[in-house]
Amino acid sequence: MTAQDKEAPKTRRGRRPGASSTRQAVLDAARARFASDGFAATTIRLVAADAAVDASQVMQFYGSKDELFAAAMAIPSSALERFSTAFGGHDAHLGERVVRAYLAAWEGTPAESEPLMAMLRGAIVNENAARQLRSFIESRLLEGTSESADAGAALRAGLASSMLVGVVTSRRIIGVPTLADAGTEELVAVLAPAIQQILVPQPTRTAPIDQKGTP
Amino acid sequence: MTAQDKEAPKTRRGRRPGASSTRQAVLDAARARFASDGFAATTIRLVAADAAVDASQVMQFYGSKDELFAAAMAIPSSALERFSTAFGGHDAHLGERVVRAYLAAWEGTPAESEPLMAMLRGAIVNENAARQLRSFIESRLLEGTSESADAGAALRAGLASSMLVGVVTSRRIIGVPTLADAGTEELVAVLAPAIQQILVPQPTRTAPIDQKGTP
DNA sequence: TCCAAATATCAACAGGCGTTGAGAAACGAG
DNA sequence: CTCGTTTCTCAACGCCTGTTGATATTTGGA
Repeated sequence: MTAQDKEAPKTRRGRRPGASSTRQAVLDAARARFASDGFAATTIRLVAADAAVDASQVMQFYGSKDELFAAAMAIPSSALERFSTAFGGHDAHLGERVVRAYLAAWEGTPAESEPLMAMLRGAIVNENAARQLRSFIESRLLEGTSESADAGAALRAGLASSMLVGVVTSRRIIGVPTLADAGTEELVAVLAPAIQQILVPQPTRTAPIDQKGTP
Repeated sequence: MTAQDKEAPKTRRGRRPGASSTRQAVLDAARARFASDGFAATTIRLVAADAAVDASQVMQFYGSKDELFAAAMAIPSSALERFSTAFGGHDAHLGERVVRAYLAAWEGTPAESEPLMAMLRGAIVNENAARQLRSFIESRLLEGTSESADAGAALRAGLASSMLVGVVTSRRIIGVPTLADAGTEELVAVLAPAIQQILVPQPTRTAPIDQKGTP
């Protein structure tokens, strides 16, 4: 054992040899942490450790914690297409399609669900996330109500979105057992008719609601 | 000007003269902060400043930040009664009563809405708040489904609760303009039929849902 | 080949946090 | 009056945070 092959040089000081995939590794680690721990509990140092990188490297790449978060919760285009398709057309299966779109987006692959989860968890403490979630909930009412452009339709679309976000939140973030244990089909069976009724008000035999309050 | 009447003694060192209402002032300040800023962003020092008290006094009264939070988000009995009444009886107005109960609880007096708001905001970052919100969402399925005690009823009650929590969250926490600007009666008109349908599945002319998935 | 740019680590900073312990002043029961 | 209890302020602790500046190493184009 000569001195020239000293054991465990640990981490060398400069740039690593070979192609660099660190930037992506940091972003992946950040997405996972933001999605599972929320914005406040996720620290730059923790993300850096997950990506096997120094904390200051994260800063050099993304500038600040807020910018890293913004990059991590960028809504994947697959999710946007999913909702675009689901809300198109006002047929009898609109409710079911919309419900399935929400459940699939939040419970599909991590690549799609993690940014949404990060957005949802961050929306309470981070203004940027709140803004994004706001526009996410409101965005449907633009394309979903293209033909019947009355104000009521916008309200109904927003309500349907927020209700389904509520269901997903209870299932995946709050972890309400009754909802978390239910299967997708069970949920669709119960939710689809209700969402359908909200989005496309039924020409039911009774008037929409008794406006008199509690008699 | 003798030395004995020195100006601006500022804050004296010991107990203040007169009856002490500080304990309640601290709790009120904490409730307001937790409700509007959330658990993480609310600091002991800030609450203490709001109550015009030293931070260590808050600790002496409530032990820790977690215990202070637990005291602040105690669900007021008025809210519990409200929900108990609303969920009783499976008549044709169940949906409307339940919707009104949620809106009233979250948008009534601060004394009633602030603890609920604190619970909602804290549920993402504080395990204690999450536990309370979980049981809050699930509690209805016990009294609301006393007669028809099948598993489906429990699921439907949980879904209705989480949907309405989602609506309130979008309105009051995320601040979605379309929902925040809507009046109570507008919301009731749209939501009541849908919630009614979830809680008391309609004997509609069509089967509940096409179980085949996407054909 | 040479040199700017990109990638990496390390050490340290200022600041805020929850929490603690010591001590001062008023209260209330004896 | 006396004295333990309660209320209150002050000063400080250790810890963790986001962020910065200095420095080392590799890469890639001129």
